[in-house]
Amino acid sequence: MKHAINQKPDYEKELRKAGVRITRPRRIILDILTSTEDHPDAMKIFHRAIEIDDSISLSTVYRTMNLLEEMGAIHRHAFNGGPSRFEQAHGEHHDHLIDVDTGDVIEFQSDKIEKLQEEIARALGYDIIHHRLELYGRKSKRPE
Amino acid sequence: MKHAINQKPDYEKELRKAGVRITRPRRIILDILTSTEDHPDAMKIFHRAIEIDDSISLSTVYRTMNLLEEMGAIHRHAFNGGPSRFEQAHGEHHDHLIDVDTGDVIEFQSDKIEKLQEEIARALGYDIIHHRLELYGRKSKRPE
DNA sequence: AATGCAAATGCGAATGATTTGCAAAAAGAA
DNA sequence: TTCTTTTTGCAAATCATTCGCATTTGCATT
Ligand SMILES: [Mn+2]
Ligand SMILES: [Mn+2]
Ligand SMILES: [Zn+2]
Ligand SMILES: [Zn+2]
Repeated sequence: MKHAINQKPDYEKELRKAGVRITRPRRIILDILTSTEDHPDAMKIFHRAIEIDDSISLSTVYRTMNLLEEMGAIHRHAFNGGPSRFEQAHGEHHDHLIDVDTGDVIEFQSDKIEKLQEEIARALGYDIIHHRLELYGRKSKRPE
Repeated sequence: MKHAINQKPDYEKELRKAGVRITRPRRIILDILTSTEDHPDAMKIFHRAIEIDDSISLSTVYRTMNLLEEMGAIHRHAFNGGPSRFEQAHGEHHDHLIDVDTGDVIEFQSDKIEKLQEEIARALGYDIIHHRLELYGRKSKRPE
């Protein structure tokens, strides 16, 4: 089990390839997404964006998140059933452990668990397209 | 890996124990929940309820789902980030495989994967309170 | 069975997150 | 620069869910 790492891909190229225009709002939103370690929701992205350009609208943030999600450039999460939260899709796949007390999100990756999921799906006659694994936990008292 | 089974618990007793009143809407909603195999959302529960008593309101469905969730009598899911869907909590714990083509929800249970989750959380210094594992897949062409 | 009171309900209005219609602005090809 | 198409900002709409409040109901007590 190892922690996930982040790398900075060339999103502008991806956008062009998808036949989509590179606009000022999109550039700003992509910068925010690539330069953060957390999992912000649309409102948080919006607030960070208007600090750079106060003419950006919340609608555009939502539209851009939908676009990037369809392109596969970002992932959408709904921890605790709250509003959608996003992160860039690049880097290795990982899952999340949410600290129920603090709200902290910890990323982890386990080949074992990924393989097990495949096995389970296959036993049921399915191929996995994607999956969602979220652990909700509390810091343990016991020694690690 | 085994499939989950359902049993019919005495909810009226649980309600009394929790100090809440047994009302007509609650009885009807509980009947719906205990007699279905699927994972209906509030609107679906509401429609099934008004067939039995057309004076039941959607608000009451929502309030009842919140009550039952707090009591631990039902579980709430948000497959695909859609509206909350519910199922009775009784029976063994299980996770879900969602057929991305048909929307079918298949239940499964794997001790291995549950154990692995515990291990992962423990390695990160956490105790799991609850978790969410959803596999999204498509029927495989390959022989099982 | 009738009474009293707190708890629950139905209704409609409010909320929060997200989407949409549309006219104006910007991107990019020519 | 001009032209065409996409994208944007804004406001209004939509969707799921919650809330306020007057009325009804459950149920413990006479
Ligand atoms: Mn992440
Ligand atoms: Mn289930
Ligand atoms: Zn995973
Ligand atoms: Zn599980």
